[in-house]
Amino acid sequence: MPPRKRGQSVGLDRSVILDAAAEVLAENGSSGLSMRAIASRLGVVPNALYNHFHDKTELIDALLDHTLGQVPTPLGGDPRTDLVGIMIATFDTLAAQGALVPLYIDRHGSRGPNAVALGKHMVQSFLALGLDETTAQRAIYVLIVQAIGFTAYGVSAPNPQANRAAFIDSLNWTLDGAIRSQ
Amino acid sequence: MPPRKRGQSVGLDRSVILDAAAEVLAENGSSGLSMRAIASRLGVVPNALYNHFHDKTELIDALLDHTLGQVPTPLGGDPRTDLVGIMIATFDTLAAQGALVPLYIDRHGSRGPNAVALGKHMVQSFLALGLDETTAQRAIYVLIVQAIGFTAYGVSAPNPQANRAAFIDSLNWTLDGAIRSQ
DNA sequence: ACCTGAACACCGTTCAAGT
DNA sequence: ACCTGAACACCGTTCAAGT
Repeated sequence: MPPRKRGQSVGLDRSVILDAAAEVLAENGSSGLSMRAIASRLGVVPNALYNHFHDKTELIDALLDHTLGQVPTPLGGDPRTDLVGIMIATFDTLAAQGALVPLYIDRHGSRGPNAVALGKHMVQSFLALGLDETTAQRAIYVLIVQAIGFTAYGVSAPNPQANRAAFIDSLNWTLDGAIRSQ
Repeated sequence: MPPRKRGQSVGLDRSVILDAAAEVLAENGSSGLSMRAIASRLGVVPNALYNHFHDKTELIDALLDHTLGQVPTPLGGDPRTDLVGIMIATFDTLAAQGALVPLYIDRHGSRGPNAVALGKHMVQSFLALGLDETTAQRAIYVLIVQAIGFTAYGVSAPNPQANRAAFIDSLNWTLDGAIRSQ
């Protein structure tokens, strides 16, 4: 295909760029996720991306939150079952993105709207379980760090199955502890 | 100072390089920790480092294990107190290295001798607590991922104190859960 | 507003010397 | 064995155009 002329619009937007980034990440891993590789996959010059993201960190943050948007939130069953369901779904969704989480951690990621929404859902479940607000916030923080920690560590884990099983143990122990602490 | 002549020995070794790396990391953060910056601090050309480390990943792994070597291991008090002490000391030691852990995670770090030694100490404590070997291994894995997860997350946490407190909650809940599961 | 061209200031790593 | 010189193939990001 012939190179575009200057100024010719190409229909780039955040969503298209994020999809391309996910593909590059899946194919080439975190070290291969460069702005240049994403641009190249879109048939575009690297600096074109900067019209849609301020820098690479913002792109990675957006990609993580975009991923979090795919986590299904169970609606209103038993609160504890809901919490377990949300956390396992979060783990599996992040784990499917491979090296994204380590990259996110290294780039000082901030939480996006989907992360916030997930957090709100969890507060409700904890309140229904009888926790006060501050204890609920603490428990949620612990659960989030664990989910991120296990997915990040799982990328290089020799046995992904064992890593997932360890996460589920950790999850249940945390729920028991948080509930018992009230 | 005048530049060295070719072949002139300069007394570089792994330990000296690791110290320089820690300084660069402390001053410039993870994005500033380049092979070139480490070499520059040592007054040496970048490729000189490759006589002592195969690549940057190996250097980072060595730096993490070197850091782990500074964790004091309490000798033979109450097993649970020992475990809590080891984990908190590990957290504090890693947290003092700032952005090292996120970098370690992103680079697919492998465990070094000091990590292994710490693990062995923990197995003894768990066995003394009445756990069988496989449950002990699982619990240790969970504790390690948590320590790494909280330190990595803590680098960018808005409130480091709260992050540390959350880690200690997580630690106690995990110990309760692991012991109770037997 | 959104893209290209061109450049700047970096990277990690390799390889052929030199001593 | 351990270092330098020089190079290769990359990076993220900026800035001045063009439309």
